[in-house]
Amino acid sequence: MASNAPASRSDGLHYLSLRDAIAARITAGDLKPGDKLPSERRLQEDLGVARGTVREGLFQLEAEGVIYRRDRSGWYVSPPPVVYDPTRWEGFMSYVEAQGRIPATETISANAVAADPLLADVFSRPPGSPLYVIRRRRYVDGRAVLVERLVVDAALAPDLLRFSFDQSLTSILKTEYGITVARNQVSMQPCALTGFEAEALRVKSGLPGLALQRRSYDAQGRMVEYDHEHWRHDAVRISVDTRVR
Amino acid sequence: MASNAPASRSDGLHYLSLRDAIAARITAGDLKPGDKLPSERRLQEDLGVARGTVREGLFQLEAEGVIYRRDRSGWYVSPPPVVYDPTRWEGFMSYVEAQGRIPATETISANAVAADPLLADVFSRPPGSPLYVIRRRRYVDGRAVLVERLVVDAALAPDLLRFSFDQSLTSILKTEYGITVARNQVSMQPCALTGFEAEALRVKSGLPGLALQRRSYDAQGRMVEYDHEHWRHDAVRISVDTRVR
DNA sequence: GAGTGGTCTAGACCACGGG
DNA sequence: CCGTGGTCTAGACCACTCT
Repeated sequence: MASNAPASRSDGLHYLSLRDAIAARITAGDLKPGDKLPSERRLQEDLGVARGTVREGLFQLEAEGVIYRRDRSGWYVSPPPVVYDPTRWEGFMSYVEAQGRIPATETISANAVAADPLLADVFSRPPGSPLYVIRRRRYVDGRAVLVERLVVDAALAPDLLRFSFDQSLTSILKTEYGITVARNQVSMQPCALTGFEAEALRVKSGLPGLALQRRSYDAQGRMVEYDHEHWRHDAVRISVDTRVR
Repeated sequence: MASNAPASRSDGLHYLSLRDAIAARITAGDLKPGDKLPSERRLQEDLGVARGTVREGLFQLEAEGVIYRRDRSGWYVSPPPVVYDPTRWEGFMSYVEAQGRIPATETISANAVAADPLLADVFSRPPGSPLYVIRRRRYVDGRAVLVERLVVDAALAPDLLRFSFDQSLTSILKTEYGITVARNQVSMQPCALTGFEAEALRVKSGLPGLALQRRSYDAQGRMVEYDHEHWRHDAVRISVDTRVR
């Protein structure tokens, strides 16, 4: 029994022992962000437990954001999260860069659409009003961390689609249209990444994530951007600093 | 076969079929918040799959916040989350009540301590300064949804421990000490509930959660409260409304 | 004491990634 | 192609809850 009891405790729970053992190797610096873990079958042999038990321990670490998987490639140590302040309007590109990380953006699609009743209500426009819908995938250090769907009022930013959205939309709106944001309404909720989002982020459906919705208004109270973001749960930390109302 | 079709049928993946079947029963209103699901062995028989496969499907729904488990009792349909605006300083009790839910608070411990170097730094006091540390568990409709550790500067709220913390600390600080909060610094991150938090919330270690840290300052910029909260991930939705700086 | 979920075993085949 | 994780089976015993 418990032949070479690894590290932390007389748990008796094998999957938690595995969890602790790997967590210890990471905090000790033996395994660094980006490093690949031994394969499940390798760990199974080393520890003398069933593969299901190994996976149970790995799932724990995944839920903690300590490791992540690349489908059918292996398990890797997670890099640290980026800090995101949704009350600021500096875009993704600048705050990721400011944290010493390498941001990248990829446009999945960009279309002109007519407002459906829901979007019409959000934008306080009649149904059928012209809007732009942009879908993007964004990366930190080469890892896809979020997918977003942006909606912009075509009346405020006519002919927006002639620009490339692989850079900052923030600066396009500012320099090309003179639009700045005065107010943000942000809400967020832990979620599971499924369907389109899971596929776009190349994660297994059901992985925990963070769903974030942002409405940005200019000084006149006009809706500028309506944004839905789905983040990998291990890639972001939210920070907000505010005056109390 | 790209699979963002939510159709429960042709998946081939048994655990996703189970997921879809139960999700459908919930959205149809066949199963309502608080209802208990059939036992795992019952589902196993009904669907003719192995128990591990049943559990896989249940874990998906759990990650989505759709269902939750009570240890060794069964699986239940999750109630809707409460909305939390960390920029407001109305306490837990009032905003939960305002949403038509029943809040409750239970004090786990309340102690006077001397500031360790870390807390001394946070409070800008010399190490050893007197502080109060309060641990509480909070409920919505009878379900434990968060545990918190509050730290208050004893110099601002002398003799605080004579009060009961099973009600609102907010109102104690306001009515008894004339303290109001002018600024909040909040940060939050998806996490796994483990150890003390998992035990206090009576969830299995490793369940996803939301870790939230709040620093509250009064108009003079003095630290009033330093708070760490650990929420069940399915119990809360964060909403923030701010002017852009 | 009966029923529930929690843990674990020892296999198996499949689908996809990457050399 | 081989190695990887992804899915699945069919059992087992334990720890706890509930009544």
